[in-house]
Amino acid sequence: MDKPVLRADARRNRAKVLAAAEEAFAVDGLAVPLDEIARIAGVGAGTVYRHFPSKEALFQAVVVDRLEQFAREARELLTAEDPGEAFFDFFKRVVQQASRNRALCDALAETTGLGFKASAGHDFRAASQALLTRAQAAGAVREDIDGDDLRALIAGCLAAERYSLEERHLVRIIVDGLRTLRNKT
Amino acid sequence: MDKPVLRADARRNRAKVLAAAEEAFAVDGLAVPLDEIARIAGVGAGTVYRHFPSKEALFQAVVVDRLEQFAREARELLTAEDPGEAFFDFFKRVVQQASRNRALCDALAETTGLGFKASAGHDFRAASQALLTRAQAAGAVREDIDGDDLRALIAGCLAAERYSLEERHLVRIIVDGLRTLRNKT
DNA sequence: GTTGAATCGGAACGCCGGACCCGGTTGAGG
DNA sequence: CCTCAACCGGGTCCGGCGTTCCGATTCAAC
Repeated sequence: MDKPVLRADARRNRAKVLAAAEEAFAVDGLAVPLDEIARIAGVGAGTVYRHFPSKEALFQAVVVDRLEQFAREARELLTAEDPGEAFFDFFKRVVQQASRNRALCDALAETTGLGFKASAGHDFRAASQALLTRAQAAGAVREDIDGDDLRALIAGCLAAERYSLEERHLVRIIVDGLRTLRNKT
Repeated sequence: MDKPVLRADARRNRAKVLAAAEEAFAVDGLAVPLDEIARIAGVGAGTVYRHFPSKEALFQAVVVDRLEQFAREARELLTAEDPGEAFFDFFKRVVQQASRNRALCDALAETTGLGFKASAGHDFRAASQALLTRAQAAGAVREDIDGDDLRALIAGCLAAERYSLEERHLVRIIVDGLRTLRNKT
């Protein structure tokens, strides 16, 4: 909120910490020690705490950034011609990105995390909901699904993908379950 | 392996520890402290370690027991008339049971756990595989699925169910994705 | 009943990781 | 160039948890 003009080196270090955190969290999720993040950033642990009040706050900063990125993509897809295709594109893209990013898996898996994502990732919720509603109106997606179900299914896809060794096979099954009958291939 | 006739109180305490562990793990998964398990069992922590070399070993003992129970149910279902119905019954039953049991969720979610389940839960693998193959031969389940995919989808269902607040809604979607086209309802 | 060995219980240890603090350093304005 | 406030770094504290150890206790054989 208050930005009392950060000093130049402070801005630089803050960026380095964010970059290091994004990388480390993507590989190991919340399990990575904070010291490790500081080491990657070439910075002391104290510096991390100067910029982020806790490890959790840093984690949220990284995750929220990704969620907002997804929200932007979703808003762009809202103008696509085929609502069904747009929706399924979005679904697959989110799963693919998140499966490469342990941090997002952890964030989605934690039911306690629902709270913070409800406020910080509000854009993500709204945009994906719009995409879903549009696809349903076009008859491409079954009607008995809402935004919460959608996010739960994304989490389910991530768990399934992580458990299996092969790549992107199970998403198709779940996607097929989402289609309306006349769209089944 | 070697059973040098356990003393009576030792047998009793071992049973109490197992019962307490099953209860505690079911609620909190691997996160529960070992002291808590000992407390529930009305026993000291040292007693737990007399019977199980490590917390992990105790956890496996509980999980393997459940997996063997599932394997028995699967073998019974192999004699049912409708192969498709039998398979989906099994699938739903496993998901329902496991969703009430955090321990099984953790065990399935841990990719590192693949190792021990591959040996200890061998029966579970074999029985569910047989059920799947039979359902596929009867044309009830799509062909591009194997036993590994099946277990990954179970893990996915569990993640999705845990994430959502409502009960047993998402399983239907994933099950629908598993069906062959001519069986879609 | 006696004996001694197995078992019990919980106190103590060691490790690990998150949070904090203070002495040294650096950067930006005068 | 000088100054001082802000920032940096890593050493330290603290709590939690898995594991181990040992004196007290209990079982069961004789």
